[in-house]
Amino acid sequence: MDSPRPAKRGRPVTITDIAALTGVAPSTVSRALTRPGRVNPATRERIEAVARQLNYVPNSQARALTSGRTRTVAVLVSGVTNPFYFGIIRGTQQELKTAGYAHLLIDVEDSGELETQMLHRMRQSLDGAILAASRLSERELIGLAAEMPLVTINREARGVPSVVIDTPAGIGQAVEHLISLGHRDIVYVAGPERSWPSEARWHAMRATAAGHGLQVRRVGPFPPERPSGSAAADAVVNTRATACIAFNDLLAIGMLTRLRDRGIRVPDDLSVVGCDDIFGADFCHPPLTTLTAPIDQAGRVAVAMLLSRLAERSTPHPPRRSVVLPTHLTIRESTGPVPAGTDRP
Amino acid sequence: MDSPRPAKRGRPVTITDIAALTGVAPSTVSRALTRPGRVNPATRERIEAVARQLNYVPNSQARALTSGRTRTVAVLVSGVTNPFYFGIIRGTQQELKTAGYAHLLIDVEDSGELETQMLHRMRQSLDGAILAASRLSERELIGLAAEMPLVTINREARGVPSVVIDTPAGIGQAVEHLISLGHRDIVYVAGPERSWPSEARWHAMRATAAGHGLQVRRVGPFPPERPSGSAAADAVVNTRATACIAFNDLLAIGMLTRLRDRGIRVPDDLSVVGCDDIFGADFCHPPLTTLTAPIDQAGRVAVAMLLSRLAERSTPHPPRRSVVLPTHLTIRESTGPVPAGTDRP
DNA sequence: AATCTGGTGGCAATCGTTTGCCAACTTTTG
DNA sequence: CAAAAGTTGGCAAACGATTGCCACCAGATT
Repeated sequence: MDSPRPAKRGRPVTITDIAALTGVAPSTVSRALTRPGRVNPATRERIEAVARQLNYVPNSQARALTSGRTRTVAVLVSGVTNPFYFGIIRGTQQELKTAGYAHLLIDVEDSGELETQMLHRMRQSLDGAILAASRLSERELIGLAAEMPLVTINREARGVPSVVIDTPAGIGQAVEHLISLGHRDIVYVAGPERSWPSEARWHAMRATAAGHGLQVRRVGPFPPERPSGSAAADAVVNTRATACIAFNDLLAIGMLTRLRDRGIRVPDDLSVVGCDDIFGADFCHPPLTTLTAPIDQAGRVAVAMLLSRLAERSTPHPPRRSVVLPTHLTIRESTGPVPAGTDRP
Repeated sequence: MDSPRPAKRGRPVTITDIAALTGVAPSTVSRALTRPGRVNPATRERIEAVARQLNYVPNSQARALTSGRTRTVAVLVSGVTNPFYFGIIRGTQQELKTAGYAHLLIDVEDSGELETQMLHRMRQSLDGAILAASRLSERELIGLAAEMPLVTINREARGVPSVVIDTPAGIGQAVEHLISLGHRDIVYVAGPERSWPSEARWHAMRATAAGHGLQVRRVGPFPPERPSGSAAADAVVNTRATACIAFNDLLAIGMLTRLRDRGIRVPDDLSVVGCDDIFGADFCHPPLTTLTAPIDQAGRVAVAMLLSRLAERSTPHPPRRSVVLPTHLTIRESTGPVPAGTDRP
């Protein structure tokens, strides 16, 4: 028995090499490695020993070619710049790694076109995809879901499994928090025009306010980026409202900077509420009252749903269609009592 | 001529389908699509038309099987939690996307073992890898680089191409900035023990200080996370130094919180300098004086180097070995004059 | 003793693409 | 006009694994 090198250099080890060294057919090696129980335990033992010795790594391309499964999942985000997606990336990464899947990151830059194009291009290289913040229309989304296993995050479409963070419910709490502080004039700082979550938040806000006999106004839409916070801040100030709820923390933090520059004190002159509780929301100035969202968890759950869907491909009972994750209001220092002397309408 | 469906559903279109419809052999289709000039322009035209009509997407697994190239690059980061890596991820993502490469994200969680294991496992599925903040020993790194094309970020090893952000040079500026403010007692808040950049920063700091006839001290090591900032802050306060330079912004921001809780004013009682200028460094309280690093650019350059290396596989002249990216000191509000009445040693 | 059964292992086709080699044909060259 | 050179397209063998089908052999069943 000559000592086989660990094959550090040169052509990688294949099942044929193992077969030759073990004295069996390649097919047997394949079965020994992937279908335990299908071969004699003794033979399997030998094969596994040789495989270990040769430092064998199965070629996933070849595997994918016959099996059709790639053990790869794509995660689509719309802008790696947005810290919100850090959470998504982290959550999905964790869950995929422990399941032994590869994590393909795709930034679709807010473009629905890029989104479909990319997914279509990669269709055969993926076992499925997680769509965080899709800009696709319901129709497109459903069409895509028919082509490949999909799970969306913060986006609902008929028949497409989804994980949604229930920020709208939290918005209710936030509105009541502001009302309890005496605010009567609250404005919503809207996110991107075609954003599903932004609309959902607006509706929730209006509904809650209406329940208290209040009307709310709205400014925007604004791109959910920090620089837009300046414009947003100015717009809010212009409404003479005493409090606002921003589509997300990024926007809210941007507003904070601008308000400070303009000498408008938060929360003394204006209360600001954010959404998501991203990295930074707790150490900005003042620390932001916000709706804390379980972002990482959303990523993890989405992956779990996708993988269970893949596993139960043939199983009769279909996996859970949709999951809603709760949020909670985290009160920090950017909200306070309504300024004295404010007109009561 | 019957109208071929766009193959939305069912078996994906293959070159054989195209060949049948065009009346040529599959090999010709392959050549028409990948080796322009190798087939008659007229034939190619027809083939391309049919391919377009059928919405053909080449199967990358099959392609990889023969060609050996996967058009996939892995990006290894050590902790998606750290905003520093957001920049790396963003930069690499951009550059890879425009080059038509897939971006495989791997979080190795500060574990050198996971790092080698993952890379070895995926070796055959990757054209190369970007190692951001490798925890590997020089020996391991060189060994790995022999197995596959590699580019490191902020890590140097003999013969391994790298992109390093020249924070050490910036440290020199930072030290001089502090000295010019009257500080004589400056302490370094060290990052993880085996971190290459942390050591480099410490050396630079010591060297510059020595050039001014000053000695510097050091506390730590600390994990580069926000919570560790508390311990770091306490340690620094305990040294009675008037200024400190932290391994990175995350740590510095964590310190800021703790210092505030303890009633120690920044910069009145203590000046704090960070490194990297991550998201949040400009809106924390007080805004952080820090060494602004071109993080995104580092990611982009690393990818560019890797890809050029791949392209020039056979070309005689080897690509640039290594790139150093400059940093600059961004002065905000966390540094100020030395407190009055400080003992001059 | 003849048949059945279950456990093992091999053969060969297959997945979709690339590519070396050759044949047929056209064009250029001497 | 023949030979050489250049184009163009097809055949078939890879690439590395999976899998349906069959053969063989032992032990159990009748």
